[in-house]
Amino acid sequence: MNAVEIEEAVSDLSQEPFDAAEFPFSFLAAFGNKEATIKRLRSGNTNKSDVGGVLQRNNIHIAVAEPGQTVETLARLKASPQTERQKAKFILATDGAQLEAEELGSGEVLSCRYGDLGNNFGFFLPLAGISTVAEVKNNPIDIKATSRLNRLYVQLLKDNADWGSPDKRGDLNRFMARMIFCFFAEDTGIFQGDDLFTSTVQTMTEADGSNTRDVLLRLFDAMNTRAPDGAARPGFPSWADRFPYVNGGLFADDIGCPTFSRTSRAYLLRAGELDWKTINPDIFGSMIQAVADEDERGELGMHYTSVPNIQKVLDPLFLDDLREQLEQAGTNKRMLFNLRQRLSRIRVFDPACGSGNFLVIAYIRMREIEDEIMRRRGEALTRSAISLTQFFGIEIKSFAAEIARLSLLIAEFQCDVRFIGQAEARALVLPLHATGNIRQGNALRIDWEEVCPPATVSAEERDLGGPTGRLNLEGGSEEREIYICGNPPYQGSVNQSQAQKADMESIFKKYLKTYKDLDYVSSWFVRAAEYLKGRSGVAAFVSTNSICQGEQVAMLWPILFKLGLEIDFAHTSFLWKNNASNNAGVTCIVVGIGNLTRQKLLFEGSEVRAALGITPYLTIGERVIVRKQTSPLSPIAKMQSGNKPTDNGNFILDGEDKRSLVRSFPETERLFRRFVGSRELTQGGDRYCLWIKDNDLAVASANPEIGNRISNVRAFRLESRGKQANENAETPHRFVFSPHTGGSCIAVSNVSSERREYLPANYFSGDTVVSNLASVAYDAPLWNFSIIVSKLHLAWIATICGKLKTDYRYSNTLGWNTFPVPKLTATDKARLTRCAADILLAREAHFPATIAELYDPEMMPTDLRAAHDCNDETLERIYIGRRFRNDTERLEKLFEMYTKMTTKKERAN
DNA sequence: CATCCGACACTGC
DNA sequence: GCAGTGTCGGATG
Repeated sequence: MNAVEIEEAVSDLSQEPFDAAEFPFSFLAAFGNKEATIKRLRSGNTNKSDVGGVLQRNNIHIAVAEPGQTVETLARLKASPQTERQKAKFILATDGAQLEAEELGSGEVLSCRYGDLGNNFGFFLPLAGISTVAEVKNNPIDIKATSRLNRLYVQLLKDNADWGSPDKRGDLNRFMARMIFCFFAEDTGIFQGDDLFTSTVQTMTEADGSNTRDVLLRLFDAMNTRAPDGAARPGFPSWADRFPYVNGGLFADDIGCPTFSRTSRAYLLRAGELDWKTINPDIFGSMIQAVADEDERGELGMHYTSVPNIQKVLDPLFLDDLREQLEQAGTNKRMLFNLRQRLSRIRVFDPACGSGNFLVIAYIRMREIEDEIMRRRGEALTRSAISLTQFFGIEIKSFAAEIARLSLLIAEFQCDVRFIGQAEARALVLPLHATGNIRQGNALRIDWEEVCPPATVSAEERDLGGPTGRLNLEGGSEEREIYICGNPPYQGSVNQSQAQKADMESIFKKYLKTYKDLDYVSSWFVRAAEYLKGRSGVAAFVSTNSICQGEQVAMLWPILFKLGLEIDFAHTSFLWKNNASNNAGVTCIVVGIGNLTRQKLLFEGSEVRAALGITPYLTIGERVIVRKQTSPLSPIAKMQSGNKPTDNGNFILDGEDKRSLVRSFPETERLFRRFVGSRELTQGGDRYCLWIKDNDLAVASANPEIGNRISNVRAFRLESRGKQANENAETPHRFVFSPHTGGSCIAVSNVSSERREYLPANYFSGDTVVSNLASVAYDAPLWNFSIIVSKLHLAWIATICGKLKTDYRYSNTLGWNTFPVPKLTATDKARLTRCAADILLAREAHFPATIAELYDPEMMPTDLRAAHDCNDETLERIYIGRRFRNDTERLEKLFEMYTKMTTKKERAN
């Protein structure tokens, strides 16, 4: 269940008559417990309560109190030994009138009327595993608002089938934005009189919804008509005339109004009942945008950027700089004045703005700085110098664009209330000012300069204080500072839609022949770089970490560097997290690209490092880009991908199945080979694959079980969308890619946990087939193994190759073939061979421990560690005659060698 | 023919 | 749900 569903269930529960016996179970059901779980609790099997209540292990201890005894009952719950023993997270006591609860971990308490439980459901969200971010917990109104609007939107679509069409959808979205504005306006005093809008609809419309549309149209009309000074507007009934002139923007266009049924009218009124005063334009906006999108509904803004992540972009982009200028100004009035001038000129542009939360946060933070300026100048703010027209956005979805415009207006009003005053804010708000410049469209196709025209500061503005000088161009013209930010969509090449591929082509074709492996998000970086070309600025986006790893680096970054940009700041990989119920599974980075001569900052977790330059691998050091190559740079063994079945599982049998088959059909024994992928390589396990030579095909097909598997493979490959699978459909007994020679080999897992200090590699005899989940060097001398499992090689792989999350991913073309190795003498090779053998022997001494067990950094046996130390020492002495002090030194040496070796090669060509 | 990646995908707690 | 850790095969070169 997501938070919206929980809110609905809890609100419903608190409105029903209180049933003392049922309450604990209904409560647990509202938080998404399954029927079966509740049945078991009810039967007493899993109910661990020792005070006659209901206690769910690891969760909550609930007791129903005698009337007026809630506080005492809560105390009993707290004192109960079972509460602690069963690790309850919450205790809750209620008598149906009053409710007391405590979150035991934090000691936070809740005390409210029972009927008010719905408004406090956020307190209990950890019960459903939704706990990480305080924002939702503290602002349940955002969820409730989303939930109510959700119902209204769906019902309106039901009542007005024609409004669902693509050309009418925009009008419905605009209509919803108007409704939200009205709800907000009636709760904040923008409209005179409490609940003016909702109560007008309530009293003026029939319960069956029949005339709701007419009433709303009348109200829209009024809000779009300027009243003659102080007088009534002619032709409007008094109930409509009570509504103020709001203005063009929101109410100008004639979008009509959908028809209402009894149900949709009721939902409209229920939405109006909420107190919209405290909604957060950032959180609410991102949740609400899912309302208009069937696919996203229920996901609740899975891709919405949390405020901490937005700050990761905005702070280093320009807010920290503003704050620093504020510090420098101290109480110097002139300097403070200049800073305020600067604030009034900055432009913030989010070309993937969604519901506008980057823009909203930027606006609020800028207002906070302005407030501090006024405080230090000892002046009262009467009108902010920061205008919403300084904020620009592009958004592809019409509803989100609509919400972005509205969210900015709400943010402006809330800031006016906070920094100027309640009454003044009300006086200022109507008629509505121009809001942000939000364009609905595809950011990769429309002209950014048209959306956010780079204007220069006028002479008049300059006289008022002049720009800070930081952004002066050489020619002396003074452009406004423009900061580009956002969180554009990510999509790897395999999952890009046809439209997205076409977008990619439109951007990359002029730069590259091979660009198709780039992530979709890289388009925004190129677009931003093109926009910044010839002027000063920085653009920073949240992105998937894969554009700064592996093969994508060599495709994307040379383009950006050539356009005159460098990495201005960056945050290294962090896990995507927001308060959506099901987070997107992705590891992110933040990268700012720009052309300002300022110190570069690299943020790693909570640490910041200042540097002269940041590499596209998000490390500090010389800017070197490693390109994949098909053969080794150094005289080391050839390495390939492992054997790829593309069999839908049909070639693979576990040990037990294979043995029972061979027991029944002994002639099939020679059709099997031991099969090793990443998992078997590291964690052991007993798997076999069918390895059928052409001249064994008759024997294989004759066996019913195996024959069946072969025909399954054929069917699967025919069905597949993949070319290689199709092409190999008529040889369904063979792997689609099979470098297996029958000789021995060294294999490295293609993925490995970043916890390990050494790559999981092993030596296999010819009767083992290594899968495409590992890279293999066939018939390779053992000293190659010594290199593969060295610290030196891991440092290289960790920097150069791609990652899965933040785990190592091994690649022969990127990591092995590019690895610089000095010329090895026969003695060197003999020594390394000896080291490799010692490592294998040390492992054997711990048979049958797996590599995963042996290489757990906490459990690694001392003899194995000693063998690796010896190996590292021997190898590193060959490089520099001593051991390296750390990985920084290792990488420095490797990059230096790489640069030398690749430029020499180029010269030779 | 050969490979790199996944707004990932499981598994186990 | 979350932490830990690597499947599988498509799309692309």
